[in-house]
Amino acid sequence: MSKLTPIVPCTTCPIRHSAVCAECDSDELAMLSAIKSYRTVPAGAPLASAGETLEHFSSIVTGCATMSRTLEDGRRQTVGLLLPSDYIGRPGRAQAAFDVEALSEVTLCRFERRAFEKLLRDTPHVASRLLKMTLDELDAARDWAVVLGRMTAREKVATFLVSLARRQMAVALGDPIGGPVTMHLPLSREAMADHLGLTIETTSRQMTALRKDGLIELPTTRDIRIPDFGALALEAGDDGDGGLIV
Amino acid sequence: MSKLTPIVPCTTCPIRHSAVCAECDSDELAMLSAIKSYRTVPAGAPLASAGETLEHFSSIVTGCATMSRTLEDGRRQTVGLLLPSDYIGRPGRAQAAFDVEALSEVTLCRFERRAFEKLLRDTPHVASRLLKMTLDELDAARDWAVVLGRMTAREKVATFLVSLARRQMAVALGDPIGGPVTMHLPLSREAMADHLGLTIETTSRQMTALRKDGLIELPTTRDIRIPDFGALALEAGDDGDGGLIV
DNA sequence: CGGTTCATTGAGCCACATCAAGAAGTGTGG
DNA sequence: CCACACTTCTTGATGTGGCTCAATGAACCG
Repeated sequence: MSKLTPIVPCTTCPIRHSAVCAECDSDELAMLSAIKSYRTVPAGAPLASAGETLEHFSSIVTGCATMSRTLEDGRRQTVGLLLPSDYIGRPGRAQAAFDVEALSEVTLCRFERRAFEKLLRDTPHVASRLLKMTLDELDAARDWAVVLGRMTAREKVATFLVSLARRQMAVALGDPIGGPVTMHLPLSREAMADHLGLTIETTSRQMTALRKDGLIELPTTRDIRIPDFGALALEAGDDGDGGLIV
Repeated sequence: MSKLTPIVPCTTCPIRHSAVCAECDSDELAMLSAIKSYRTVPAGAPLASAGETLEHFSSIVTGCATMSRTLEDGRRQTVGLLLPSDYIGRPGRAQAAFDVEALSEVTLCRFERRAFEKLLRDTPHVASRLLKMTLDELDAARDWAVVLGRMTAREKVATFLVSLARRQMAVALGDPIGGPVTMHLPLSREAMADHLGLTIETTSRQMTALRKDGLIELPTTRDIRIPDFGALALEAGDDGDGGLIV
């Protein structure tokens, strides 16, 4: 289900400057390296299950995962989309609060929970970085509540595409304002629907509607081109004055 | 709009064991006391405005507030209900991400932002407590996403009442399982609707429906009695196996 | 080339929103 | 203490956005 991956030096790690280790100096990186291990799992693999123990704190190095909860009757809501540098697990608690599932092949940089908790106490740069990331995640989760609670299906889909494009561009180094953007959709229509609090049919219909309105192009169902990023952002109700952050 | 409140010693503070100071020893409390100040604001007063500067980090000592965002066209979504020991503001950023408004008279224990950031660096017990509280808030925000995205109006209202009762009981010391509960509703129907992603009419109708079904009693519109807490929890889709946390 | 999975599209319905009117509670001034 | 205004809550009537059910289409794969 998962395979061990050779350990690479932190200096060449793609998330060196955005993960929990971002603020670390070389001495601290050495401490991290001493206890880290990598793990790679295929698309579809579970990375955590709500209520079950989770003995590692992991950062996503490459790939994409969802965090979700499923109610007893099968209704599912995704509560977070995890991209490189996002973390899974929490210090001080061995029990996972949500299901986490790999959407693509995912490579994790992992620390055994106890060892990571010790690290938090010993290396202030890790603790402060984790606090900052958690505060950012909290803001993002609250922003998403506005989407789920108050937006129409069309706004939800447009907001999702815009925020996904922003995050992908943050990793790469594109110009975030205006012009055309091309990207791969890491989520199926069903995963998008679960994230947006919609059904798969409504999600599909809104994608079609946005396409017919010329706001997006769909060379394949999993690839999207946004000819005018600003126009789509407007559709998302994002007037650029700092409404949403996600 | 706000009035200065006499400073009381931390040892008699009602949130001494649940706020950011919870883990502090007496020496650390002395450091906090040296820079804290109190402020009391009347119901309805704004405690923060999205996009504007917020030069204090504050804990709610008594009272109740909402954190919300309003879209340009007037749609509003509450993203957090703040009760005693919850905090307002964030270290490392002077700009508020959301509006915060007092629902009742609120007394705050405040720290000037820069001084609090220094405190975070110098007193590990404050930093670790803040991290733990933020992780808890993040879990709660994600739990709430499930409510907003996937629950029916009836389930939303029941879930809200159950979680409010749980939080109030946590402050007091009631038995959380089973039996009857009586509490004051700190929110108007409109504030409830904004929190639940519903209209005020639907919220009112669901309250009436729960009353007619014998699940709640409403001696006044702002006071509620839950004759059988377990029955209402069931209505909320909470089977007690650790679904929701909020 | 059939089987399987995923996405799209259509038809009809229903939960919740919207629009509108009362009712109940709250405060103010005479 | 009452009269009046005002706000909040409740209830009713109607509309509609998104859900449900159902079928078809497209991509992938052995």
